[in-house]
Formats: sequence, C-alpha cells, structure tokens
Amino acid sequence: MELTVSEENYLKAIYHLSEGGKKSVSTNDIAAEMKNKPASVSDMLRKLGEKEVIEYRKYYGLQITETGKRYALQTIRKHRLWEVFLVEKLNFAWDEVHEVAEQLEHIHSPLLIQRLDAYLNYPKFDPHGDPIPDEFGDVRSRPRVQLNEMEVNQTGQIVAVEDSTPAFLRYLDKVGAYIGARIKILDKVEFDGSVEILVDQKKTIFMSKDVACNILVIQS
Amino acid sequence: MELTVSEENYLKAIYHLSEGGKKSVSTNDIAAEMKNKPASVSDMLRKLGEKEVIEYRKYYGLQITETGKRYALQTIRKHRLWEVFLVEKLNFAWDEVHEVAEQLEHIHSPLLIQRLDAYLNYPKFDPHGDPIPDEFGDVRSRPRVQLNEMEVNQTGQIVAVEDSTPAFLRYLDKVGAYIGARIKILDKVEFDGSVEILVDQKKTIFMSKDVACNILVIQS
DNA sequence: ATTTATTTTTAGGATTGCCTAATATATTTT
DNA sequence: AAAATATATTAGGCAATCCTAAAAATAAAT
Ligand SMILES: [Mn+2]
Ligand SMILES: [Mn+2]
Ligand SMILES: [Mn+2]
Ligand SMILES: [Mn+2]
Repeated sequence: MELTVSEENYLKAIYHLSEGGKKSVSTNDIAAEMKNKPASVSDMLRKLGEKEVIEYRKYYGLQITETGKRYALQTIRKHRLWEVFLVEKLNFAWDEVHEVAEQLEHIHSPLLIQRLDAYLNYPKFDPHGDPIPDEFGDVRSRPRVQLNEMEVNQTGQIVAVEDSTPAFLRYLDKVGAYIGARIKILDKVEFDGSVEILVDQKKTIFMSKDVACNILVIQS
Repeated sequence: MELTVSEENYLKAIYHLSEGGKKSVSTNDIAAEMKNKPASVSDMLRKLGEKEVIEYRKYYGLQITETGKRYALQTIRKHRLWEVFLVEKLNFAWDEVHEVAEQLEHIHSPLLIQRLDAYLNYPKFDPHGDPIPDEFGDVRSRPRVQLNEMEVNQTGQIVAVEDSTPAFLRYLDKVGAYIGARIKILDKVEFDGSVEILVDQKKTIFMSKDVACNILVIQS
C-alpha cells in the first residue's frame, strides 16, 4: 500500500506522540504537532483508520497499529539517514537539516535508502542523537535522562537533544554543548532549576532549566 | 513565486518540447509527454499563463517566457545533479537514476543544491551526457550529431544518448557502447540504415538505425 | 467553399487535503 | 445530576489536479 506525503507526515506525528509516554494521542495534540486544525485531523484519522495504519474509534481515541508503526519507522529512518548525509557529506550545520530532511524523507525508492545507508556506513544515530531504525524498523534505544534531572557530581555523556529547532541548536553551539561531550554536574540552583556543568573537564557552562531539560544524557 | 511539483513537471516538459526544434508546442504533445489527457493540459496552460511562465493564447499556441525558462532550467539542473550523485556516489547504474531524480528534482532548498554541486565537483554533464545548467541557467551546449548521420570512416566520441529508458541503456551496456567512447564508422547499410562501428580501436559493434539515432556524437 | 477530421477547450465530476462554523460527545465543575 | 466547558466530529466549501464527454475552433480534404 502506498501512503501519501500527508499520510506519512500524520503517521510520523502520531508515532512520535504515542512514544512520548502519553497513553492516548488526542486530536488536538496531532493538530498542534501538524500545525493545522482539529477538523482536518478528524478527516485524516478516518482515512488512516480505513487504511488500517491506526485503530480509530470516533470520540474515543486511536492507537497506531503494527503496520502503522512500520510505516512511521520507515519514514523516520529515511529522515534521519538524510540528516546524517546532509551533515556528514554536505557540511550542513545540525540546525539546518531538519526542514530539508522533512522533504527528503518522502522520496520513494528502497534502493536509494539501502545505498544511502551503506554510503554513510550504516550510522546508528542522527546528528541530534536520535537512533536510526534499521530496515526492519528496529530501534536501539538507550536509557537517557534529562540533564536537569541529574544531581550534583554525577557524570555522563550528552547523547541527544529533545528540541531540534535552529534557535536551540545554535545556542548549544554557542555555549559549547555538543553530542558526545562528557559532562559533570557542578551545581544546581534550587530556585529556578538552572545548572552549572563541566564539559570535557575543561569548560564550565551555566544553563537554565529550559535548556537543560532538552539535553539528554547517558549517565556513567 | 513558488511552483507546485505538477507545475514544475509541466514547465520542464514544455521546455524540452520547445528545445526539440519544434516551432510551437501543442497541447497534445504536452499531454503525451506528461502521460495525461489534453483536457488536463488545457487546465494547466491557463494556470501557467496566469503565472506568466508561459505566454498562452487559447487555440493559438504557447511560448515559454524567459521567467519560465529559468524555472525549467533550475529543475533540469537539479534533476541532472541528482543523477550524477546517484551514479557517482551511490553506485546506481545509469538506467536506474531517472525515476528517482524525477522525485529529487522537486526538493526545495537552494543551499542543498549549491552544496551538492560542490560535493560532486561542479559536474558539467549528467550520466547520459546531457549538460547541467549552471546556477544562472546557462547551458554549455556542444555541436552533436546522431550516430546514424555519420559517414563511413568518420570518427568521433559518444557524448550523450537521446533515449534514457532502462531498456535502451542496458542494451548499450550489453554491446559495450558508453559515454566517452571513441568511435569510427566502419560500414553503413543503405537498405535499413544500420551501422557498424569500431569502439576504442578495439571492439566492433553492429547496431540498427533505431539504436544509432539515439546515440549522439561529437565528430573529430 | 463546404464538409470532414483533428485539435483544443469547456463543462461537470472525483479525490485529496485543507479550512470555518455548527453540532455532537465527553469531561469537569458546581 | 445538571450545567458549563473542553474536545471531537460533521457539514459545507475551496483549491489543486486529474478525468470523461460535449462543444468550439482550427486544419485538411474534397
Ligand atoms: Mn515530511
Ligand atoms: Mn534529527
Ligand atoms: Mn519530476
Ligand atoms: Mn539524464
């Protein structure tokens, strides 16, 4: 079965919202994520239900099916592989890739993705630290914590960001936080949740809770 | 102004038909090229006229405008650059690239194309020997003749093919004709226009007129 | 110069994907 | 439990892109 670009985008949004811990995904949430109106979402949910990529009962809620998950993961795989390509091969900055990958993820060609994967040397993570599903849709997820939840003196390594907007990513570039950086919590301010961290045993960075909660760390 | 994918495809078809020597491009020709119906073409011509990428008078004919040419050449540039990428970097065969490039040519990102061009080392020709327009839409065209129009004992170099269908390209692979090959006409059969050529002073190939007329040569 | 054939356009319809406004259902408050 | 609020769906519409069938314009043949 072939999905349209719009259907692929909806399914991806639904998958992400489902994985985000929330029990049920609401029409309003999807509308917000897709930047369109709830009425449009209702239209699309009916169609996705008919195509059996979600299980949908009006007014009750929806659940993504196994088939739907496979489609979503395939699109996510393509998105993240293209992001790696743009950064590794075309020297894009990590804050410049998302919009283009959003288009490239809809190019339909199994051969293309297989070759791209090989060309990039089968990367496991995208430039934002997000895992790249394999061709069967398997994702290797690592136990990650938000930086603001760590305690003073704990150490770890930055492995991903939860916000991929250019503004946030450029800010991280500016202060010197990057994927792969080894960090240690030097201080936490009770009052506002801001933290001070040591990066690579060299540089001290002070950041607000708003920033810290979008940085994901593997503790060590 | 932004063109839709469909508009870009129509404009490309119109450009190619215009360059094909024909004085005026007919609605039927466009429909054939686009593999849809003349009625649909009429719809689109009105729209392209309103956007001033063609000059269109009902029942009379149409002419692509300078603006239209720029858009068409931009799309052609993208198509051909992607074809080079697929062959040079992802090891696609030259008969496998067209369909994918047909999709990739519509990805919208000036930065992407600029970087891709640099990454490929500013190629001047695509895998089928067609010239790649520069970022300003300038095309360096070379004087080429169809192989079947050459006389016995004349020599030259294969520089392009006029047919890019997989069946034709795979046939050329099989018999050993390729872009860049130095050739000499050994014999021509008056009766059916078939020719015998010597490739790289080594191999003799016999081909029908139907094949020969789709092979373009620079004479030397 | 008519008639005939071809080409092109218009009329009307389907599908996709979005919208606003109105309605229906579910949830929360009192 | 009823009323108020929040959430979700339907009704009706619009734009894009395609279609078939009918009508109009042009070109070709007699
Ligand atoms: Mn997308
Ligand atoms: Mn990413
Ligand atoms: Mn195309
Ligand atoms: Mn080509």
